[in-house]
Amino acid sequence: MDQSLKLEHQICFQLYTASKELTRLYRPILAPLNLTYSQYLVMLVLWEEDGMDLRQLGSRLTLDSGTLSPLVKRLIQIGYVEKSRATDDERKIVVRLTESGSALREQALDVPRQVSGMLNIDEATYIAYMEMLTDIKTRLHDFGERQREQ
Amino acid sequence: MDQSLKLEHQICFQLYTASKELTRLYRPILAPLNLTYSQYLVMLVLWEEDGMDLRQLGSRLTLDSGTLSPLVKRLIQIGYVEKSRATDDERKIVVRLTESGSALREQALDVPRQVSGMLNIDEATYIAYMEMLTDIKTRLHDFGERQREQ
DNA sequence: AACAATTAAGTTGTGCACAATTTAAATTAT
DNA sequence: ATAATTTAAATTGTGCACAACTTAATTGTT
Repeated sequence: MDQSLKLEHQICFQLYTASKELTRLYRPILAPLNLTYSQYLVMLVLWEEDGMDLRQLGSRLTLDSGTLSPLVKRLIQIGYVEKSRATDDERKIVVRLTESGSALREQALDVPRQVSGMLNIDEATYIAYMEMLTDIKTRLHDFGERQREQ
Repeated sequence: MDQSLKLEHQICFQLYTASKELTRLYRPILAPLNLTYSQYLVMLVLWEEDGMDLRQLGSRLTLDSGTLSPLVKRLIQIGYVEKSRATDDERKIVVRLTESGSALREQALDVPRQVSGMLNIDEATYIAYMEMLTDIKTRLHDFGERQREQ
């Protein structure tokens, strides 16, 4: 019998479950910060570079306005960010950290260490895995390029 | 400045985007089969072993009844599966392929080949990546075990 | 046998994720 | 300059994903 459709042989399934289970690990760690996982990703971007517009945020996280608009609205309600129109281009919405959102970074500093501890992974393996994941994404993007060329 | 919160350094983010982008790749491939990605996963399980109950399906895919109940309902509407009560345990709902659902397997046989082609990945690399993902999941499960012991 | 605890599905509510559409602002072309 | 096109964000609708809860069947205990 053909084995190609076996669930466990699908790289997509392994990626999908690994991602889901790792995200599950984050939930209790992020709960004290009052953040969901996706909201945490947005905060990571803003802590790196405050005052991004939605489109920039989206291209960084591969999320469109349909996901980001309501997500940012929730971050505003919590009080971590605020919105304003860009002065040079009235279409753009600039998202900025509030004082509370900036301050949260201190608390978040411990998150990566906690996750590493839970994964119990050494530096070399971690780097190797990161490279593999980057490679998968590169292959996906390369395919996208090839498609676009035709 | 501390780099630990840099988005690209987070393995969770790389997993999350890799998974999302690979799923995106499946969408146009699965569209002719009239399946979403999650529905495809359920079909993969049923093609392997028909007549599973919801709990078994869920433990195989790491999904709970809150996700599976409505998902299976949609598969019934499409006409690929049907539900019935287990005779030995009236709590259990057994999900079985219809003729149309069984027949769909023939069409699906080409899906993995198409995806591999798009990823443009050789056998050895593919296996190495699968092992990495399995290892990540093992580490996550190991942590779960350690937690439960306390 | 009768009651308590557990288990299987289903339901409700929240929050992504994304396609498709809408609205308004900015660019470009004529 | 004005019309056509493009772009940014928001909105609408569908389908996961999961926590919390409900209902009904089964199992365990006394």
